[in-house]
Amino acid sequence: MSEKKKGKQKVVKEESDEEDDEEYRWWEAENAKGDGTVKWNTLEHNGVYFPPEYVPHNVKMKYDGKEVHLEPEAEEVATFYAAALNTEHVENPTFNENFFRDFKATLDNSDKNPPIEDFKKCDFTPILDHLEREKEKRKAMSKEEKQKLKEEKLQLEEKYGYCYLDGRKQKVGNFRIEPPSLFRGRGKHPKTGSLKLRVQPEQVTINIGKAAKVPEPPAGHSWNKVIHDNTVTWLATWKENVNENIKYVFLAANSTLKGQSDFKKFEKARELKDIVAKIRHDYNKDMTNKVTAIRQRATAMYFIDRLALRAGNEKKEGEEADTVGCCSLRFEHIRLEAGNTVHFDFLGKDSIRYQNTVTVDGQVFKNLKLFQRHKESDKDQLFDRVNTQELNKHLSSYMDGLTAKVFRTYNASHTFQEQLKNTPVSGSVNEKILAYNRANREVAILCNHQRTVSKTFDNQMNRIEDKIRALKYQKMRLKKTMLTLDPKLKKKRPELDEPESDLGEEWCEEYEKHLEEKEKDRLRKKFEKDNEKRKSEGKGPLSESELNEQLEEAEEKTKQLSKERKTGKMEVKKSQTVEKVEAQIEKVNERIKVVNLTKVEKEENKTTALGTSKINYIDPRISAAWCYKHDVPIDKIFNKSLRDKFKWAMEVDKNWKF
DNA sequence: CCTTGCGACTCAGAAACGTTTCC
DNA sequence: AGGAAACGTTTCTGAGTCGCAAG
Repeated sequence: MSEKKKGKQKVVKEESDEEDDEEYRWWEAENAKGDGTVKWNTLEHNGVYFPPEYVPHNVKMKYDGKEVHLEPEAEEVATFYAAALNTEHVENPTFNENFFRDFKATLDNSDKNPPIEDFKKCDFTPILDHLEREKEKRKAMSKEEKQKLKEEKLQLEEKYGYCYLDGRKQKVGNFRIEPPSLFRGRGKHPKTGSLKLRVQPEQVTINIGKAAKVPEPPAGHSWNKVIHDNTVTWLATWKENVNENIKYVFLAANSTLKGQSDFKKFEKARELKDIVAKIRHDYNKDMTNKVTAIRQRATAMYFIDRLALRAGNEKKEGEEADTVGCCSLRFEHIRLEAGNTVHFDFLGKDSIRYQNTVTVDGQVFKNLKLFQRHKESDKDQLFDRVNTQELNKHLSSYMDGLTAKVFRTYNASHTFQEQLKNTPVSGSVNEKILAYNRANREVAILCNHQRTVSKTFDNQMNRIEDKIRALKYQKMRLKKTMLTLDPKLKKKRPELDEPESDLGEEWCEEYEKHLEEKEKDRLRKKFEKDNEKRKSEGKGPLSESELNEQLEEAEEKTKQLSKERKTGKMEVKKSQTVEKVEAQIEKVNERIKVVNLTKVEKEENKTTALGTSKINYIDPRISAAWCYKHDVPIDKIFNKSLRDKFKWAMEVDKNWKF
């Protein structure tokens, strides 16, 4: 529990904004995976940042129609609730009950106010109005004011955002102590709406190198403890009051420490690759074991391996949302159907619904039926003789450090690498990226990474479709132009005479009208602007009739478009030739293709979140090798922070295999 | 020995924020 | 040209996993 070595420690240096000194290439060092216990030898940092004290606004809420005065402590809590008024939380009785219980506890009973006892009589809208006005004010701030705020933020990051670990500068992840708020659990969390209290320095433990200068707690305060434990990676910790969970300040994702454990994680998954066949063979054999516990374990392992389910630890009933993983599945979560079909329907991590219909091996199906025979209630555990500790203990007999979650990593990366084989070798960069994202999506679906559909999804989709139709409209006109230029083509190239799909008469008319309106708008604006200019030059305004003439022209143009569309006889400019128009069509075709690709991707991404698998499950070396092999710039698939996080993975050969 | 709770870490989606694109 | 919508990135913090020690 102490530092092995007392390295010389530098005083935390002034930031030199210049290029950082030599990048430390830990992955080239002797002991790239680290030895597992000692995480650092020296550690310097500036502690944590506490949110500013509450500043009362003195806007009064109403109780039973009358304004009430609240002491700052209560006002703050009322304000948290007011800020939630436009969210669905306030529709949730649990949220309201928990809030109201904690809110009442902050009220000063000696007050001259009437006692606040009935939640229904509370009216927080005056505070919400105030919050909205404040928001407006912030939006309307001058450039200078905004700049000032930005600089203050930067200064904070400068001070707390970095530490020195073994003398090397590293980014700190969450140096801000979490501000007080109303706890918002995911799903049906029994404690949602409870007051998460302000964290005091007296609750915070600092972990720092022995030789380093201990950061000052805020004036008038002291730290809970200062320790020097180099077997852990955190810089500070405290206990949160709602669930009594421990919170930590860790380093950022691009730090060497996190990079090393990422590397280790993927190497572990690659190790599994070599023995997965044996493990599969074994659990298939165990499917028919006489001992129920072993049969159950084999069946559970089948799910973990084939469906990438999470282990499924036990949860505290009544204190957390009711969610499950593999080992905690209950009979109510599966439905068996003839043909070895299993329907899964349960809430997983973050209360994300897992719905899947799978055709399983015959013996798996038989086992499930067998387990079912002994059930007394749907609420009973499917695998009542299996738990995660035991399952993981079994797994670790195959390989040091093998646990259920390694299967998720292994299967994700393996699936990804397999899916990438569908990359079109001679396709454009865009098409290759589409294939990459498709592979990514397969992994996200496997891991059930979901996101809520954006409110404007349908809107966005319609706009893309209109964009495609507009292009098709252009193409339709170009094709007609070709035929007008050379009527003989009608026979030679019958496709030129075919109507564009998805382009109804009605839509065309509307579109032509839309073009007309746009043009008219443009003309009116130009007219106004010209007049202003003339005025400033001391000239008289242009006559209205001039504008009206132009507007009429626009109307004429619409009629012309409509006529041309119906007769197929186009007015052709002298300079146009069949070849030129042909080239134009080609260009439009290209654009249609591109827009169609974005449409397809958007649709496929509607409820699937690609980020989590990209960040946590897919070995970045697969992506890097793919980029090199297919000549795709790496920044097309990894943004700045991902490139930074995955520095260690960027130097693989194009033939590297997971 | 098994069970339970704690501690430390990874993984998770939403919200906030900043930038680009579109009209 | 300028404001809104869309899009991409970052931040936030809750929710898991899993090892370990204590009972």
